Amino acid sequence: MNKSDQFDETLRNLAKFSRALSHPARLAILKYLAEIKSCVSGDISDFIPLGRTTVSQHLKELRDLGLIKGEINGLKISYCLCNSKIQEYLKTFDEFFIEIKAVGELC
Amino acid sequence: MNKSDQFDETLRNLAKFSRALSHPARLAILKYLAEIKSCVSGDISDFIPLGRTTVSQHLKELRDLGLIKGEINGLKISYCLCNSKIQEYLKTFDEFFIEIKAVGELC
DNA sequence: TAATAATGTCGTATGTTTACAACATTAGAA
DNA sequence: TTCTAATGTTGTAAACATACGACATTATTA
Repeated sequence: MNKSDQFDETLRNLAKFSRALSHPARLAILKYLAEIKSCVSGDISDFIPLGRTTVSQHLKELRDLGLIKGEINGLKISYCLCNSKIQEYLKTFDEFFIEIKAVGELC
Repeated sequence: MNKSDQFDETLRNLAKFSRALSHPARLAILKYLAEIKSCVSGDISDFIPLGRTTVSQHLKELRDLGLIKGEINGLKISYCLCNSKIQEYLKTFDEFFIEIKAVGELC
């Protein structure tokens, strides 16, 4: 199928960002990283009420989009938010909604 | 499964909003409605490069979340953005990202 | 070097989403 | 009342996402 390619780059990009945010576990991970600043994979698995491997997959999805980064630290891996990438996505998001909000109340 | 229930209301709510935005067709619909102000279902189907029924489903998803509203107008249905609902979701979104952004550059 | 520990990747069952044809409904026109 | 048009709903195949056990990889310790 992959009809998604028919839509322009900006919309596809924004959809990708939104999809990353479309699971509460991934939002919880981002929030946790924001509070704890940087922390190891195992601490995240302990905090999130899901299995370790499931959390690992969610981390991978966030990593693939560049929203978080992992730094190998001996045997452990410390994750942290990649704020520049987050800001970049938020900019696209804001620009999209500026147009939407400009419409004013209709309903 | 439905492990999602284990996460708090705010995160589930934000995930729902993000999911609605996670398909380029739905973003294109919102954008189109913002430009055209209010328009009939058929015009939307013509504009979006997908089948009429597929567009109808995407409209339903946006409607279910309250992001758009349809007004029956004779034989046609005019859709428009529900800006108050959009603002409501954006507020949740902004509050979430204020915490994230407060972290500063880490990578 | 073997044992252990922290983490990632693969396989896969189950659930959800997407796309769309076929059918249903409803309003206006003939 | 029958025909046509605009739209919604249902069914379903194919694609994708989720959850997690089993296995792989890599670093440290004994």
